[in-house]
Amino acid sequence: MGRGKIEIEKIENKNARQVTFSKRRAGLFKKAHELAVLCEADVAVIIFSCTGKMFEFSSTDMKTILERYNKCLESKQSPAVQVQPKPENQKQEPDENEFLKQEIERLKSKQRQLLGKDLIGMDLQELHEVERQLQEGLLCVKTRKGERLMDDNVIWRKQAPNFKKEDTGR
Amino acid sequence: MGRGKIEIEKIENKNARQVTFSKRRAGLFKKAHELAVLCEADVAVIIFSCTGKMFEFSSTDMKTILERYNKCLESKQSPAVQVQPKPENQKQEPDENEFLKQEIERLKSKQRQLLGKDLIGMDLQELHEVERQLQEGLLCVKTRKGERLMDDNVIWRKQAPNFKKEDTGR
DNA sequence: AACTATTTATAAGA
DNA sequence: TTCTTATAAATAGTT
Repeated sequence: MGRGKIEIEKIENKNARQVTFSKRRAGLFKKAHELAVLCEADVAVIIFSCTGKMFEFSSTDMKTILERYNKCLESKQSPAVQVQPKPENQKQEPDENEFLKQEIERLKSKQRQLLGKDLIGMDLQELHEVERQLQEGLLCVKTRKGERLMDDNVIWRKQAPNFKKEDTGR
Repeated sequence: MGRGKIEIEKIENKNARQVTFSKRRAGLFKKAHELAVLCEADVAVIIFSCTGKMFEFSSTDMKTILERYNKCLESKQSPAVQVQPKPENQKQEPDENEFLKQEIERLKSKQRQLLGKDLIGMDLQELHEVERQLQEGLLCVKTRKGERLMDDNVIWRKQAPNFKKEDTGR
């Protein structure tokens, strides 16, 4: 959501990372607060920045929420020794899994698009963006191939004057 | 963000509240995850719905984050909340979770390669394969773009003059 | 569960 | 850093 689209991966530029951290931390706390009010939920958020600084939000007393969290864990601890065939459909805590599965679907979908599949639903602008990404990726790969060849070549010059190049990159 | 603006106050309609809770909970977890990845932060979110059901997200082990939280509090002279170790068997399949995370890493790694990043470790043959995939993807996308343009055009020709085009691809 | 019209969050720029 | 603004993303109401 911004002037450009970004990939969800570590922001290498330290300054940009700090700015984004501040903005998104505020956004996350706001969303947490809204969820708490709209749905009468108890919400707690704890964040440690990569510099080790701590930030927290809680819709009610943090201590109370964490104690409740612990009680929840304890209550789930009881059937510890029992052998469960497979409590698959027991909705004990499917949510992180659920989230991970969604994330996997997102990634797979994106990958299919990059491989030129499942393009049917996309509009012209989206197609254009994928095309741009592919062009960019292709350029990077070709560049890297060149570097790689050059490295090999340096080794070759040092070691074997008549080494045959396998790949000239068409 | 929706068809209409809403006030941030308790949603009285129980059904609507439940739907909003589910949607926004997913949104909050996604945002938490993005913040963690983008900024290398440790993020933990705990939610209790108004029906008492517990949901949690943590970018790394929840226990670790909560212990770190307590250490932070201690250093501020505040009374700490004891954190119970998370029972191993709490999740029906801790292995599945681990597996899903690995799967996500695999997909992300592949995607970075397709976008032309993290190519350093790859040998010439691997680079060549990625290049081939990108070329193929690119061809598909270009073809699809052509089709898309043609479709729009055909519809227009056939349906004019009374057909109203709804979507021209932005 | 999907689908969009809108609102909201935010990335990049000033 | 704070403000602005174009754009991406979330989501409220609808089907």
